[in-house]
Amino acid sequence: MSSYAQIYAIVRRIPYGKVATYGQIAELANLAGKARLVGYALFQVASGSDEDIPWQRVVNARGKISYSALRRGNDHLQYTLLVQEGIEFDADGAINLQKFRWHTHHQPHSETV
DNA sequence: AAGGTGACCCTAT
DNA sequence: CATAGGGCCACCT
Repeated sequence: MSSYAQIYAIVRRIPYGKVATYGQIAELANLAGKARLVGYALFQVASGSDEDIPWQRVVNARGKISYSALRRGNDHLQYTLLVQEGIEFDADGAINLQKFRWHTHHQPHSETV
């Protein structure tokens, strides 16, 4: 099974109204420390896919959407979709991860929650 | 084959 | 808060 398939499988588990970080997805997919791969995998999904993957629910470790010209507007679409799910952004455009982060039962590292 | 790039992340300044 | 540097690895010249 490719790493990407594993990544997609994890992302599909993120529940409506919750978000996860790239690093978190990487850990759950047995790719700890390789968060860039998650971003790369999701880039391919958003840019032409029929797969049913809630890619919008993945943000960076600071709780922000990763904007990039390469995304051609998908980054702004991500913001819109998240707001529609009831996720709130503060004045700096950041999500309160303590409140909206997706928690799983088998995370290797416990974090200050 | 080798170097640059990027939906990342962490620590230090 | 912003910037910089190091680490990560698949993809594209």
